[in-house]
Amino acid sequence: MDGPLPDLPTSLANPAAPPLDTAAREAIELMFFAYRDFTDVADRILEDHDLGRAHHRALYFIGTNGGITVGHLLEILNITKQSLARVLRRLIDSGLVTQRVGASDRRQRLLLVSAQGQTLLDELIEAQRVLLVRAFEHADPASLSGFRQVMLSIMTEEDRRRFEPLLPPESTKTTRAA
Amino acid sequence: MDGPLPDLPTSLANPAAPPLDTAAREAIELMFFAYRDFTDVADRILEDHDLGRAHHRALYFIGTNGGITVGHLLEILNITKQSLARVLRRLIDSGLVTQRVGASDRRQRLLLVSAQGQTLLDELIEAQRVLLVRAFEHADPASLSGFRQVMLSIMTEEDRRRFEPLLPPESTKTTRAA
DNA sequence: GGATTTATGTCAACAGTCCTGACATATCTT
DNA sequence: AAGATATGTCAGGACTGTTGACATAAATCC
Repeated sequence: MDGPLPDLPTSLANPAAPPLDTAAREAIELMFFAYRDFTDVADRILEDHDLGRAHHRALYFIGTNGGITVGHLLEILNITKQSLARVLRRLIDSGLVTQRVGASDRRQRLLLVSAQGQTLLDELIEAQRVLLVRAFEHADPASLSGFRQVMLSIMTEEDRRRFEPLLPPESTKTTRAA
Repeated sequence: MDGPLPDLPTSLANPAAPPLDTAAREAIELMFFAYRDFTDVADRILEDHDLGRAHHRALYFIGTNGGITVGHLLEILNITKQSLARVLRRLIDSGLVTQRVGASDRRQRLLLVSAQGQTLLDELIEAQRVLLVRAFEHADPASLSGFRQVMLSIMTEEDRRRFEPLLPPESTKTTRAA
């Protein structure tokens, strides 16, 4: 449209930086500051309950996947079961999360948030939701779709699939988490 | 244009969720997974050098702000000097970062990355740059600007200002970091 | 039905990162 | 000379993640 574009560099550091490259370098910092300020609004609430980010993440995914198994939660969080155990113990002992034996498989311990846990989770989600809605309002309406597309593209294929329940289940190797 | 839109909820939980609200809830997860996979590509490189994310962040901002003072770096990272000291000690002891006494103010210890540090930093930036360039290529060209706008809007005003060197210096209270 | 695998839990130890509080030193400012 | 500022350091505590080693109960395989 407006002159020959240089081939996009795929890997080597190229002194002649094309637009995408410059944008990518800026995006490194966008990711850092935006994520920090995004997590900050939740961290302030968590402080009042003496909980950390790990508790937030576990509570969040239990709340949005009621009856999730420990194994599936481990897959989502991608941490060791020992790490999760510590976090889960606190959530259960403080009455925010409860466990129920699996119906079809009695080895499973299905996780559920209690009414108390749901109240805290609602508060956490609300804080981040407000921040994001404001961000979407401040940007062009079309920005939202651009933001979504880029964020999805940054993820691994595996994580991206979590957002596209319509795609056929993977045919190559992994068995999709139920 | 196509019917009366409900007033946008500004804060209270509203059972009738408008599009922006739904998008915001999805965005909470987009932030989690995209940031995790984004940091992952750097983490893998850092492992080879037995360094952590904190070292990465310090090295990054020293590299992109050559001669930065310890105080200014603390402002950017928003951690305590004791936390930074531990990280900086490792970077200096391993020869990745050097210090120089300030010219105008001899109390200052200006920070600089060594040739060796620059090599590692280049490697780290390159890994994330490639990931981001690919993400931008996979999305519509217009997505890039949408992504940028939303990320900037998510940040606090203070952090956003770091990306807009053209704005007049704040007139209210804080003195901008040199 | 007995052997094996799977889902979950737990003990112990170590590392990284962040925090608070208390001081110490050198240097700049008033 | 006195006070403020930039930096460094010691000590101790909290959270979160890792490895490695076991233990139990329930499902599955042959």
